[in-house]
Amino acid sequence: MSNTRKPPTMADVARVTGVSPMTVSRAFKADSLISKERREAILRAAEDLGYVFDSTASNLRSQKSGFVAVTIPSINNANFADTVGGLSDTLATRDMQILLGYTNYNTQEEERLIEQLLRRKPQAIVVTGGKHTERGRRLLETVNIPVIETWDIPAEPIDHYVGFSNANAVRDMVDHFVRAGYRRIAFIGGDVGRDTRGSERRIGFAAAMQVHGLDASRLIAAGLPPISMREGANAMAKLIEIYPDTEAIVCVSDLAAYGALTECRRLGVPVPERFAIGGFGNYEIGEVCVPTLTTINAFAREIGEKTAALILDILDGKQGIDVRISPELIVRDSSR
Amino acid sequence: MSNTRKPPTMADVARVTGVSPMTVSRAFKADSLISKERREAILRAAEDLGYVFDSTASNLRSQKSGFVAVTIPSINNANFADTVGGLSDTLATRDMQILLGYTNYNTQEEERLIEQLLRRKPQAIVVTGGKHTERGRRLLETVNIPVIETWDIPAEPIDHYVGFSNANAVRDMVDHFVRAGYRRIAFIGGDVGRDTRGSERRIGFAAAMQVHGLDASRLIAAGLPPISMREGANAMAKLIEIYPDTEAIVCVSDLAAYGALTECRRLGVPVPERFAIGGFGNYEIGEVCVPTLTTINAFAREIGEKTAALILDILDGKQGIDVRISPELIVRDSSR
DNA sequence: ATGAAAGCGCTAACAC
DNA sequence: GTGTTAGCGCTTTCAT
Repeated sequence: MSNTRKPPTMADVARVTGVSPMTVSRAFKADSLISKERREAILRAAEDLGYVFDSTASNLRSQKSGFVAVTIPSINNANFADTVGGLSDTLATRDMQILLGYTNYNTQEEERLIEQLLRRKPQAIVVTGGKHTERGRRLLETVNIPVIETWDIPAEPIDHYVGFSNANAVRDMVDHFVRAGYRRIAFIGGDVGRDTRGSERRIGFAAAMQVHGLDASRLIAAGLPPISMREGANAMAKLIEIYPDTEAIVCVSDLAAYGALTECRRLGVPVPERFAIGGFGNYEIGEVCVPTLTTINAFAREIGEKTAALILDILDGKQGIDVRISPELIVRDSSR
Repeated sequence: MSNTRKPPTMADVARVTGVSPMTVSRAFKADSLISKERREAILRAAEDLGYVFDSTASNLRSQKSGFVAVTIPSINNANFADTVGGLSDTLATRDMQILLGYTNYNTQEEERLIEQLLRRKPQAIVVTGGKHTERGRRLLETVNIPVIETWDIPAEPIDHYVGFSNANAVRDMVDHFVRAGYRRIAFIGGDVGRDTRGSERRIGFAAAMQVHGLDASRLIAAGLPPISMREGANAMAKLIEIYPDTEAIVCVSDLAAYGALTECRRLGVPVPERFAIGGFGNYEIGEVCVPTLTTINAFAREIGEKTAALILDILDGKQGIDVRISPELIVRDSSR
């Protein structure tokens, strides 16, 4: 480990192999013109010497970092993890790496992060959602790399976006509930103002209820986003106390919905007979729990894949076309 | 976005401010000797110009990347996410960033990843588990930065480790089951050979059963790791068919355990009355589901925090002391 | 507290 | 297919 000798450079490999450093450089680049035998000899010598290619120097010289910067609200969320997975796997096909940062659902933190990430000279930057601090937005507007906002369709996109309307997605669920005969419908979500996607879902709920001429005032604030299962359970308890005549509940995520479900189970309240419940995000829990959860699939992984494809197109000089995802309502046992 | 003008450098900021580039460099470094007014003027001019500090150049010259490389089996796992969160937050106190890679529970992929990550010249590298390909191990042995293996206590550590014995942790759960009066105990885990932590848990199960003079052959292979909730449910169905007289089940993770629980619920089989169930990892689901899940807390976040602290100590020239985590058995309703 | 010179390790651009 | 030269944007080092 604590070998203190200076690590070998391309010049060392060149010396050992009897070629110029430039030829060593070519040996390490996939599609460069160099004879097969020479490349093999060089790579063998490099391995023997314990040479490790230095991306830092390469990046500085070529002005290409191979990084795509990505900010997500939380690392501990299966939806965002899927998006990052899709991004990561797709970008890997072109040897690009993700530089990840967590905003903790906080635009101040996002601003700090954007600044930090841009210093690494990423070739594109992906942010979650369309809400930023003023300075954060300015940083993104000024930087001359592709900027992609995801998980949302911003009113005024900075550059590109790959997302969907959170409000419309929730409207689909409200419509489903109304079609199924429910009228007194409540919404369990986070405190207003922090999680923009959550806020939009609440707004979508209210708008859809109004269209149906229904009362949209049954709102339970479950705490600061992200809402945990536990907070979903607590919110359900509160709801039963405040609005006992509720028939159906739209939750800001499957995690909150599952929490609500467990609270019903504990109280011996049958779902969907007494309360129908719907979630958001198509988490694994929703298709395994009893009863299975009605939810909305936002195609988290596809968001990542399509964002990566968009980035690669732009870097290839093609025109980048923004993507509108169409979330899909999945009706399961918790609402029928 | 596609502003094509060349981005400003320190030299540009220097010119505008009427100082040398070196002074601009000092202005961007926190604890350097420079007059307050000058620094402020420089930073203001930089912001006006839209200057973004170039870490790449800085890293090349100073031979410090500010990166810590981290490989985890999967991004979509709350335990590893917690570890990364602990690492990330602790390293952020010293302005270091994580460079993350996913091995997909595959040592070949880990080898590829290690090579890729080392090219970025991280100042330390953290890997999950103590099993690597021969070349992967050699790469880690040869590199002259701190190497930390986590989530395990390797038989022959490469350098440092922050982990625990997976086998001993499962032994504690078996002991608990035996104390509670269960004798016919089964194990639900992944197919052998891929997930080393999972394999060690199975080994720990077998060893503990033998100590108690009990039959350790009730083993259900639930599929390739990581075992999903769905696979846990399927494994439970298989178990009921093959070993109907089983009294208690140790599962390789809480996710598998929760799946088993839902299968019991669907079949109308009461837990813990008919089957006691235990999981691993102290996932959120385990404290919210009904009945709550007996599990083992491996202190995922602490693993990350202590790994980061160890790295910072070593980089500070202090002696790095390996950490043995003591997992904690949490007895809940699923086994009493 | 500030500046000048040199160079980190690689590759773009050009020559042959 | 290979080599030479120069320089990417910083910071180390030394001088003042």
